[in-house]
Amino acid sequence: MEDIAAELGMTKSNLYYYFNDKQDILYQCHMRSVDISLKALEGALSASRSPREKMRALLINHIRGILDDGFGGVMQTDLDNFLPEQRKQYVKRRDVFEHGFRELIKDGIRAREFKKLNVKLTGFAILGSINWIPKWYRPTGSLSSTQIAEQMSEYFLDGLIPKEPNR
Amino acid sequence: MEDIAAELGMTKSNLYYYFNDKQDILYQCHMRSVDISLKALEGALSASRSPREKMRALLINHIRGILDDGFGGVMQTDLDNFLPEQRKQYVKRRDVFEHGFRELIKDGIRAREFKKLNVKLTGFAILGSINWIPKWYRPTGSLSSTQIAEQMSEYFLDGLIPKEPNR
DNA sequence: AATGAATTTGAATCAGTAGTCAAATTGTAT
DNA sequence: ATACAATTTGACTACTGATTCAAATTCATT
Repeated sequence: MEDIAAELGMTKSNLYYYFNDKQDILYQCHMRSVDISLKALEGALSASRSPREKMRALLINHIRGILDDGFGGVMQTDLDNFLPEQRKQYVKRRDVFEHGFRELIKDGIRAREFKKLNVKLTGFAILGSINWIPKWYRPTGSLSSTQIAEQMSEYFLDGLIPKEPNR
Repeated sequence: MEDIAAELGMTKSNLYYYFNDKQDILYQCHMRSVDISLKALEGALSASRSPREKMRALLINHIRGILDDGFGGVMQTDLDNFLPEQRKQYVKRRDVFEHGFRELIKDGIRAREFKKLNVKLTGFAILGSINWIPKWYRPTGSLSSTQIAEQMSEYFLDGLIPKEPNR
């Protein structure tokens, strides 16, 4: 708590004017983080294009959101100490995102743009890889966040595309 | 420490007969974890086949090791509180694994089995996805660890293969 | 059975750190 | 300038949880 306060240029006790307790801070961070992801999802879906293009937009938005907004690292922490009500609220939003992500994969499969694969497992694979990025990303690295987002998205997409373009 | 001791059926203070301190336990877990990954690497490389087959074997070994040996979750924790000497020892072994993984990607590119992609970034993408698995994996799920390993490996591999098989 | 080494334990210590609160300060409207 | 609300602070409390250690117990060897 002292470290957080110092980072904000305030004193430790002053934090309790804005947050109920330590867990509350973490909860707010998680909500902020998932909201950023939901924005990425909505933006990608509203752009009315093919599932493939929507997926590309979603991946790039999502990765850039995690890299640039600074809330990505919070996903490393777990929800074990959340109050039941907090966990419910958070899981609800996260499920909206994950469900939207999977639906997009299904859309692509239906449109024959993606091959028939295990939707849930593929979702875990892609999203897990993205969640891990804050572990190794350094803003001082040679690639910009946009370059990372584009190149990783391309790799994830290529794994979705059937071998023969149109069967 | 009390929880760990209880899990082992011993008392808290007895742990200090086997470990220097709490960090030491985490360090030993990390070393065990990375050793399992190194075994997966060695096993895959010694089987003398094409880079593509080696990669498939490595991915499946690696994923199964993480799922079945129970040390996968330790990768979620960070190394911040390691002693300098501990961090050096651990990072050394982890780098051997990551370097071997990247070399295998390079081999595949040289052999025209993989397309030309950013080796470092692709390595992060695949390994990050695998590191994240313990976050969602439940042994009681519908897929066995072997099925998960096979299906995820297939997805990762497909993203490496060029569009036209032989150019 | 006796001896010494290996292992285990309970009780005590000790530091760190989350959280509280009354008082002080700052901001705002009249 | 005054009064009231919003914000900030320092000192204090309370508790958790890692670590120590001397004593007790178990184990192996002769």
